[in-house]
This record gives sequence, C-alpha cells and structure tokens, in this order.
Amino acid sequence: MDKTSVYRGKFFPLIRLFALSHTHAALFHSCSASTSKYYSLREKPSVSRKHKVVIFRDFRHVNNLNDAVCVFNQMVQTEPLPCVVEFAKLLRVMISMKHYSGVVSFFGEMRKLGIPFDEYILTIVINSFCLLGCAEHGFSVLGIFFKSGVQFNVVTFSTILRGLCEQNKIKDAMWLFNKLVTERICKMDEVMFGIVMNGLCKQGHTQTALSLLRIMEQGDTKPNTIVYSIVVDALCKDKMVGAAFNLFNEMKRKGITPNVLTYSSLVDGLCKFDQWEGVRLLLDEMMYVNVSPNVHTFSMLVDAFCKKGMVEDAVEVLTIMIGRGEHPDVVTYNSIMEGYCLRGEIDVARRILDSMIDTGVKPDIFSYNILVNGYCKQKKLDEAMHLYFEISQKGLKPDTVTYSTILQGLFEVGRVECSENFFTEMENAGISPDIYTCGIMLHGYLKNGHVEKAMSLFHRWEKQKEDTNIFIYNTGNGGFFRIQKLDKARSIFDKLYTIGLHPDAITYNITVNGLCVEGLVDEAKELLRKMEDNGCLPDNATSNLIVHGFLKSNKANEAMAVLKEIIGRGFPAVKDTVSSLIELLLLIGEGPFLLNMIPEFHLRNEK
DNA sequence: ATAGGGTTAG
Repeated sequence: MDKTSVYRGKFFPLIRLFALSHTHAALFHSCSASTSKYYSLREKPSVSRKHKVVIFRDFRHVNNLNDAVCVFNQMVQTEPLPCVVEFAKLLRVMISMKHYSGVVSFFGEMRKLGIPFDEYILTIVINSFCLLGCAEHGFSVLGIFFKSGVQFNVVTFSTILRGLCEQNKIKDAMWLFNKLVTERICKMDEVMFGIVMNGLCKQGHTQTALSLLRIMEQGDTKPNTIVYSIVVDALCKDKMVGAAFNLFNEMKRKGITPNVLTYSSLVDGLCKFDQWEGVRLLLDEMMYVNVSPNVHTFSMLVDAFCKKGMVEDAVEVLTIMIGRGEHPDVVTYNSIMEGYCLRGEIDVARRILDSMIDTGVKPDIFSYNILVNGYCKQKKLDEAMHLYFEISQKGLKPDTVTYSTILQGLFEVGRVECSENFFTEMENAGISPDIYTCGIMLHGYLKNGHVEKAMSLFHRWEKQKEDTNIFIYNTGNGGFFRIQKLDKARSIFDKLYTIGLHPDAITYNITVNGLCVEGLVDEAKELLRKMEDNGCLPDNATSNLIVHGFLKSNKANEAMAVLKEIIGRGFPAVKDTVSSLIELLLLIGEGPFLLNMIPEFHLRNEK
C-alpha cells in the first residue's frame, strides 16, 4: 500500500488531523535545521501547541527554478514531512515565476513519494495546466480529487472554467458550468459567474451572458458591479451603446454602484461613435459620484482623438491627465504616436518614442509596430527595416504583427522577393503566421500577379482548417476575380458552404462585383437573392460595387434589370452611390427611371 | 472575475 492510499476514503478528515500534528513536528524539525537560508522568522509566526516553537518557511529567496528544485528536494527529504501548506507555497512561488511545467512535475514527484496534498495544491496544479494552455488536463486532476477523497471548492472549478475560456473553449466551459449547476456539484459564486460571462462575451455571445445575468437576478447569487460591468463592456464592444446604457441605468437603480471600469467602458463606447457630448456628460457624472477617471479612461480618450486625426485634442487630454496626477503610460504614448503616424508626421512620432524613454516610460513592441507601420504606409521600407533591426537591439522581440506589417509594406512597393525572404525569416524566428499574415501574403501575391503562388498558399492554409476564417476566403475571392480566374473564385465561394463558413457581406460584395464586371447578370442576380436569403442585406458597398462593376464592363443595359430588382427590394443607396447610378442611368438613356427613383432615395436616406 | 494601444479583404 503506498502512502497516498492512507489519505483516501471517508476517513479522510480524521487522517487530516493526523497529518496536521505531523506538520508541527516538521516545523520543529525545520527550525533546528535553520542553517538553510530559506527559513526565517520574519513572517507572522504560528505557534505550535506541542512544542511552542515559532517557525515559518520563507520562500522569498526562491528566485529561479534551480532554487525551487533545491528547496523541493530538501523539503521531501525532511523527516517528518513539512506541511501541505508549505508545498502549496512553493508551488505558488513557481507559478509566479512562470515555471508551470515545474509545478506539474513537482506534483508528480509528490504523488510518487506519497506526500499528502490538499485541494489548494490540486487547484494550483489545475491552474498550471491552464497556464500551459491545456485546460482539459484539469479534468484529469479532477479525477485525483475523486480518487483521493479531497473535497474540491468553487475555486477549483472556477480555475478550470477560466482556463477553458482563455483557450476559447467556451462550449466546453458551458458544458461544465451547466453540469455544476444542474448536478449541484459545487456552490456558485459571483466570481464563477463572472468568469463564464466574460468568456461568453469574449466569444461574441453577449446575449447569452445577458441571460445569465437575468438568471443570477432570480437566484441567490445576485449580480454585482463586476458582473454588470462585463456585460456593459461587451454591449459597448458590440456597438450596442444604447443597450449598454440601459443596463448601466438599471444597475444604478438597483443600487449596484458602477466603478471606474464600468464608466470607462461606456466612455470608450461613446468615443467610438463620436458622441462627444455624451462623453462630456459621463465624465461630469464620474466627477459628481467621485469616481476618478484613471489612466485607462484617459487613454481611451487620447486614442479616440488620435484616430480621428485630432492629435491636438489628444495632447490636451494628456496635459489634463498629468495635471490630475494620472501618469500617461506606454499605451497612452503609443496612441499619440499612432495619431501622428496617421497624419503622416512620422518624424514627430519617432521623437515621441525617444522622449518616452526620457520620462521613464519604456516603449514596447506596440510602439515599434506603430512606427514600422508608419514608415511602411509612407513606403519608406528601408526606414521600416532599420527600425525592425532596432527592435532586437532594444531587447524586444519582433512579433507576428511586426512581420505582417513589413510583409505588407514590401508587397505594397512590389518587392515580392523581399517579402518571400522575409516570410522565411519570420518562420525561422519561430513566429508563426496568423490570419492577418495569411491575408497579407495572399493579397500581396495576387496584387503582384503571382496567381500560382497565391493559389498554393491558399490551398496550404485551407488544409489547416481551424485557422481558416472568412477573411482568407474573401482575400482569395477578390484577388481571383480581379485577375479573372472566374472559375476559381466561383469554386471558392461554393466551398464556403461545404466547410461551414458563413459568407459575410464582404464575401457577397466581392463576388457580386466580380460577376458584374464579367457581365454575368443572371449569376449576380442569383447571388443577390442568396445574399438576402442568408440574412446578409446589401449594404452601401454592394450598391457601389454593382454600379461600378456595370460601368466597367460596359454591359449597362443587360445589368439594368438587376439594379431595378435590387432597388425594388430596398436599395440602401448613399450619396456617392447615387452619383454613380446617375452616371449609369444617363449612359443608357434611363432618365425617366432615374426621375422615378429620386423620391425613393430621399425616403430611404431619411430613415 | 471586469476596462485602454499595433497588422488584413470589398
């Protein structure tokens, strides 16, 4: 019988008492072995009833994996064994040092040696698996709970749920969550709800999160500030700022106080919609209820102004925040840099990078990526490359975005071979291309006329199905149309359905436009009908593309029928489309039709 | 357990 089996079964609580008295002996033992630098008396002391000896292990000197291994080896050789709590402390230190697999192997060693463990140790092990990116291994640790009779708690399951959510396995998380609820496996708390709701929101299931909030209201665990804030933020990100404000007002009515995070989410939502007056009112309210805007809040404002090209206003926000004692950080400065880059004032941006360092704010990889992009957009590829080399010199590591940005820049100026070499450099550096990189490579090849290369890349990525999204297809589709590989484009479109990817408005637009340019009226017509059936209503771009497609193909007459049809179904025309349309109608002598349509345009534009 | 910044397609 191995040592762990002693701790199994229903007698566990009794045995735990035994283990505890064991522990005191261990503490005494470690006191006598006080030659070790890892033991000290500085922490709040615990007094052993038996020996009246004051002792605590101190792990502050454990600074690397090597230290941890030494301490661990020493601990397991100590006779009698140190307390479970001591092992838990060591494992926590290892997590803070990011030695997650070390935690797992220490735990394996502990089991082999029959060292007792408790729910805290097991939860730390689960957390390590999660941080290693394999949350599903957490389930096997759950097995250890059942086998050893250790009682789990809310935190155990919250940890697994958080891990699953972070790996975007929201379905698995929901399955577990439902099981916990329906089988009453453990008591729910606000934190667990928060974790699941946050996971749902991050995966775009805001409405499900909202219904969970409603369920909470009916139950014993009432939603708190954080739970409300999670949904408020998600609604803002879904561009449903109105709904977010409804929820915000509702929580205030119910006496749940919004905090700086709640307010900041709303400020950001309003900024993205240019609702400056609303922003002003909200900031006033914050002052009134004594919730101070912090560096996040101010950075959102700074970023919003910069993205609109209003860098002067952004700088004014910067002055205000400094005046209020809120220190701008790397994110704030990065936004300012981007603001200048967007206006083409890359040299100013470059100077900000240098002045950041003077104020004690260290640039990060974002800072460099912003500047690299600035140079690329100005087609200053040599400067961009120079900056790329500077990144490593500054002790930073170029990431996927850095490489993608430069690849895009190289393609843009037609340096296809450089792009190819740089792509190889990226792979050699161990940076794997993501969906952006794929799109850039595909589009870059197509734009520069390398159809075959684009095709082979396309097929390579297509096979790695889990990485495929609609974007790659849209890029391929548009490119293949542009170079008149109609069959290819058509087959890509058809394939979307078979692999279960849903075409979006852009997919339809690209394809409709491609068909129009080719003068394939019937097919375009067919597709528009499909578009409507699939709930993808034609948007401004659709109408523009159709009109331009027709004009380009000089097949105005045949195409006019399609236009009439979509106008009849509700043409979401905007001004620039209308002018193109007028051009087309006059071209084919459809003046009377045009006159009929004018009131129609007015009606729709006013809606 | 919750908030801010960088790269893609029509």
